[in-house]
Amino acid sequence: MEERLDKNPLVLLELVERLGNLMRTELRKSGSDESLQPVHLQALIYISKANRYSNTPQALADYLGLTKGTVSQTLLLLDRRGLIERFEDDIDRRVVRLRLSSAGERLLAETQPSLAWQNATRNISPNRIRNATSALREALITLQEDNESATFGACQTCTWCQKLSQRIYRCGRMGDRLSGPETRKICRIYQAKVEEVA
Amino acid sequence: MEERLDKNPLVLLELVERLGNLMRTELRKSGSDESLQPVHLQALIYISKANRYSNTPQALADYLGLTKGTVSQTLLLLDRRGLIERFEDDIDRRVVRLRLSSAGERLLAETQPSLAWQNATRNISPNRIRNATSALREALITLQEDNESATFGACQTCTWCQKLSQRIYRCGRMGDRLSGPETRKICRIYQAKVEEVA
DNA sequence: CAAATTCGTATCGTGCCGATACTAATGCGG
DNA sequence: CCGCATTAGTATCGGCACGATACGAATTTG
Repeated sequence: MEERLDKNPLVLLELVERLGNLMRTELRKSGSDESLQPVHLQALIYISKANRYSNTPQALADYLGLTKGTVSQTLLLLDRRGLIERFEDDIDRRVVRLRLSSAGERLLAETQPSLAWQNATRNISPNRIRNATSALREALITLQEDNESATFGACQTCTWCQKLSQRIYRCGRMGDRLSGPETRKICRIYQAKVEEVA
Repeated sequence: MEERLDKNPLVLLELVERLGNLMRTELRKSGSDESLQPVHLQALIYISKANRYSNTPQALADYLGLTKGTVSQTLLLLDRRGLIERFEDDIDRRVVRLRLSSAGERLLAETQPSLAWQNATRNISPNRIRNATSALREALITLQEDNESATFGACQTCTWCQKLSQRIYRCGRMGDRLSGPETRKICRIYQAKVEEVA
């Protein structure tokens, strides 16, 4: 007796891959004016969204799935172009902290490929978007776990996140107090909450 | 008064991008044994799924968002490795047709990254997957249109597709009769049906 | 049958990327 | 307080993806 395989997940995978290709193409176009490769823009985007635990070369390497040596070269180029700043960590002096320079922020604001996406999703109801989001999030989390790769995510759905007051949060893992905006950034020590699904 | 932007689409975008990165990382790992780059595996996967109108270098270039020159080199490498076969079209002798060699099929079967995906989506109900699929498809279609890029898709949701009988279909654009399995392949002249959404 | 168009290839330069080897800082066990 | 292992990052080199450009060949147009 043959095991019947559900084909629907594969259709979804195909869509994700195709969208990934398109976004990459989009990045290539956006960057060609400044002769930046997709990976450069991805790095800039990541740096703009990484929280205090995640704005390092190693975290970026994990995020992109590249080696730290490769990422080091990418960052060198971005630094030479004046798009990012690199500075030592005060406590652990091996660590390099990354942030966008004002030129980098300007560049990112001009070339944001998310505009095309905003436009492409304009006719999809918020409800369908939420559903798709939760399904993809689940796939992502499982994929990261199976992969033993670092898990990235924002505090909203992280186990460690505690709400102290209206505006103040706290990361139970690192012990720091976090502001509201900070809880919406990407974190490398993200741990997904087990969520109840209807 | 400030225009309030819905942030949910951006969250979805972030997920798609992250999943794209992960799949790319997965491809990089899969290919490293054979010292194949992600783009090589992507090409093989595409060729394995392209229908009779779409198994050409130009179509692959459109799909990947690369120039035909670049893709030509990629195909040269794959040919030298014995993973694909290239042969002239009978009618238009400028056109090159592509297909996997048996070695290519074997390689693809061994390194299929879709297994990880199958696994990652095992706990998501078919219904949620269908919903996510339809939402992403809509985003993809709009994105492709806005982009003026070629549109890729399978016959199931294509305007041109006609069902002649239980097992025989027909492409109204090209006029050919298509078998059931053929209607599940990727086509470059795909035209999305306008679908009724609840 | 020219001229324009389309599909594909050839070639060259830039620089991504991994592999390897290295330095420097931290942590660990005596 | 001193080796030893570990971790964060950099330097260097080779292979080759990728775009730009130029080209050849087949098709189409008139």
